[in-house]
Amino acid sequence: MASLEQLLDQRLAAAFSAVAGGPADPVLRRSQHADFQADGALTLGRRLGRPPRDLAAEVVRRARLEDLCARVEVAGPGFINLTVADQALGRLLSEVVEDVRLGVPQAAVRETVVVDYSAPNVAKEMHVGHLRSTVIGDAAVRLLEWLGHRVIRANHLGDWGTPFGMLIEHLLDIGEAEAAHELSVGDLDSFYRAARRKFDGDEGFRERARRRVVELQRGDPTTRRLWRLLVEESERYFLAVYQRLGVRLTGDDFVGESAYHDRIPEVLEDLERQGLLRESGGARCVFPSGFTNREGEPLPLIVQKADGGFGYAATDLAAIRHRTRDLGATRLLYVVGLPQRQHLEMVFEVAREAGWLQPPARAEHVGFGSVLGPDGRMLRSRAGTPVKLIDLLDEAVARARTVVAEKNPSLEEAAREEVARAVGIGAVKYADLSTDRVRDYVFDYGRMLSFDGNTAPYLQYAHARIRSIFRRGGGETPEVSGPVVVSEPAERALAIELLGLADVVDGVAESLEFHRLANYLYGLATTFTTFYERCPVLRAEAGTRRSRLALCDLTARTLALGLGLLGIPAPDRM
RNA sequence: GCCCCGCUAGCUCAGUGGACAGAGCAGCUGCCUUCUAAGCAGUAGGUCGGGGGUUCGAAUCCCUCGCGGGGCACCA
Repeated sequence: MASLEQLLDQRLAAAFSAVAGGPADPVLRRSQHADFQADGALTLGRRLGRPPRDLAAEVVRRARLEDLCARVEVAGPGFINLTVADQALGRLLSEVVEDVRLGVPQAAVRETVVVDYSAPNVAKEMHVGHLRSTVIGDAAVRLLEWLGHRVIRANHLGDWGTPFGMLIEHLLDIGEAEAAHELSVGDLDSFYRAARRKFDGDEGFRERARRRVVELQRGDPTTRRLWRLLVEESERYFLAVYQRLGVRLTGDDFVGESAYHDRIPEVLEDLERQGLLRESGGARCVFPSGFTNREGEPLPLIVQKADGGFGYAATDLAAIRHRTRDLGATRLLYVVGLPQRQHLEMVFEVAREAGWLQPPARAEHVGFGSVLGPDGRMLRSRAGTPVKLIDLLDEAVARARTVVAEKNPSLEEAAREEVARAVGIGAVKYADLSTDRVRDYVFDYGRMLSFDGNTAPYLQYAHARIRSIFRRGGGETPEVSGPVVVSEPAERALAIELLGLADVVDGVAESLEFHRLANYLYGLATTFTTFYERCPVLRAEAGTRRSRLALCDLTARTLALGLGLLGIPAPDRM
């Protein structure tokens, strides 16, 4: 099913091409002066050396838009203003209302997509940095899955490397039972800090830790067992956080750095065979083209360190190779903070040079900025330590609970708790997803939990309010099927907004700019309230009532779907 | 020194070459015997960081400067 905008674009493109004597973009977009406007004649004017107004007029004469538009006019220097016919809006909406996918088609090309996200470190607390990666990655997973792609969730757990020597030795010092307890109840930071403190201050401990790392990499059974204990207890804790957060990640999605360890030799062999490896300062490196260091010299990606160990570059390369060759992925998403931009670009470049990342396969850094406190600096607790993610979520839910109890005292206990969770967690996620992800954003409970403005509670309430229309009258289920008829300006505005979902979803699947979906939902909600303010629904005469109920129903379903794609629940009651 | 990101209303943010730059909050003015007030309508508020340039047209593209943040070989 083609969207309204696609239909207009196709028809106009045909006319533009005929006039231009070759392909020409109509440059169609929404307009303040009509429903849509096409600006293609202005750029075409220069190309053809003809007055844009004449071109626009000719396009209008040739374009076959009778079934879609009530008015097509040339304005100003050559804008083509399009007013969509009420009948066309009604016809398209009637189809969308009947469609479980709300007019959004499945992806034409079904890809295998690996989404690399969340990636906490074993025996370390999850903080706000993980919040962004987890929330954005979860939205990517939900959206791409819904479009029909095969999505592989990859939680690149930090479960390997030199810190594990000190962590295991510390575990032995305090005893397995105590360690398991600390880790499983989420006291990860104090565990890690205690280990770190001993490592920094005790030469004997430091030596034990070093030896332990060697044992771990050698595969010593006892060491491996202790390591598994650390990993499993940490995973248990992370899963509890994910459950609280309401994301799709499961225990099966942990693919830690250790999982790629055995594949690193192949990576080295492959690079060696292709002549990409060079020894530099004792380390084995690849020098991807286009990267220089402070002195303007080629910048290496260190695959094997001078001491023989492997760093994250080796792991990342092994992961790419595995994902494209073994998993058959054609799209690799890395939901990782912006500071790692250069590292990832280098890894991608090496993978391309090594032939592991060839079109149509490509890798994308889905980067994001920092979470800031009210002071405009990186969010920290009063003590100056990073804020624990779980504390952040608990606080949001607690505040939501207060607000919900205040606004709707009639809600029974269990329902209130459920709503508080949906609102609190939803607010945190929406605050993260509703601004351009490359920018930093200020974490502010008051603003994100406000029922005014572009927030989750506003959208959730808009949804619940519509649902309440259908509940009114003692469980009566109003008839929503039948033809949709639009005529009032507010009805038309809502109709056009509703028909825009497919194009927005399409764009976001490509750009992974979820704030565009968020802004769309907010615009839809405000357009709806205007409609509901001006157009009686339940009081309207039977035919109009049925049609308007269909608009209400479709709006609610669109809000619920859109929020759902962002990982945010939309309760029926609030 | 090189590279990346950001700078838009008092605050928080939209706006990926087109018509007078848009929301929300805060401010001001209205609107609850009529499905919705956790709402709606209106009003006020801008050197789009500065300066050049490209273009019929620039918040948007290019150059340059400023401010803030980040990265730049064995941590991830």
